[in-house]
Amino acid sequence: MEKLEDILKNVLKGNDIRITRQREEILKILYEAERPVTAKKVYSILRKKLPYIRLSTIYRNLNLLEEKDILRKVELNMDNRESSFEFFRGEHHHHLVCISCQEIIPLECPLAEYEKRLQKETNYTIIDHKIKVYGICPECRK
Amino acid sequence: MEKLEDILKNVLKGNDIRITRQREEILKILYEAERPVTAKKVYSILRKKLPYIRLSTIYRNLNLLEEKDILRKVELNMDNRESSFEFFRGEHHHHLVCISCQEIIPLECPLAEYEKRLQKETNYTIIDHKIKVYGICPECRK
DNA sequence: CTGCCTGCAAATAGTTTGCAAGTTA
DNA sequence: TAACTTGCAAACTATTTGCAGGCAG
Repeated sequence: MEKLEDILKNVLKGNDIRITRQREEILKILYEAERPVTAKKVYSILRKKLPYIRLSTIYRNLNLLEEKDILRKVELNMDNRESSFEFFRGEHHHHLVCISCQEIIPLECPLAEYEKRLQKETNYTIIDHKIKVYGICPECRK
Repeated sequence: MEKLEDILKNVLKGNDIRITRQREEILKILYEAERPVTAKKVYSILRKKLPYIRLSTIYRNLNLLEEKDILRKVELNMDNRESSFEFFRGEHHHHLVCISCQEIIPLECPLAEYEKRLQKETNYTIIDHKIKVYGICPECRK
């Protein structure tokens, strides 16, 4: 019956990352969101608790956590300016994004077989792929 | 037996776009590339012919041509900062990018069926999707 | 107490915008 | 000649970086 705070502390410790208040809070926001979140969004949430925090701190930590494979970076906007980050729970997946309200639905990957075929056909060593699907959610369609 | 210049002029006229030297040259570069090209790349090529051209002119025209569905905008870098544009020849397709030399191979879309299924499962109205596959080309693997 | 981390300010990269002068139809 | 386009400079947005003081281990 561990507290979330302790679980996340252990995630940090287990990756040789020093524990700071900022890191704990950033990671917690990502963990609880269960969806990709932008740096700016993290900033706006966190500023209420830690008024002196800066965007640079957010970015430094999001990048650090991504390097350690604790987070994944994804680009979801149609006009790819802003990145989002999501807590990485170990499974390769993709996203369906509502272009009206930005709601995000995770999708299982439909390309496992395709990748193998592609590797044969092109003779490339396939490393990774990304899929983004855009649509309008039932709520916004009304 | 039409000249390329005339073909491209007609593309512009047909879309109610005024013909300027800059537009003709930009479109020609995109047409002849047969692969996505960045604004910066267009700029560096075109500066040799039109030394006074500015990046802003390139961007304005790439965006205009995209709005008219003459070009498609795609984001191919793993770290999505820079956009590329490609001449749109009418077929929906995707890209396999070599993460070492940036060579690009167009891919047929493998998701036609999947999209329909997804629409039923999620009740979203599916609008579009993007796939990028990353790999290492045979040449770079050596 | 040593090195990593943060706040802060400034830089960077890609892209966009306002404006006056030049060009197209 | 009216409307649109361009060169030019400056602005803008997301993100990164250098530095000095502060905090974690």
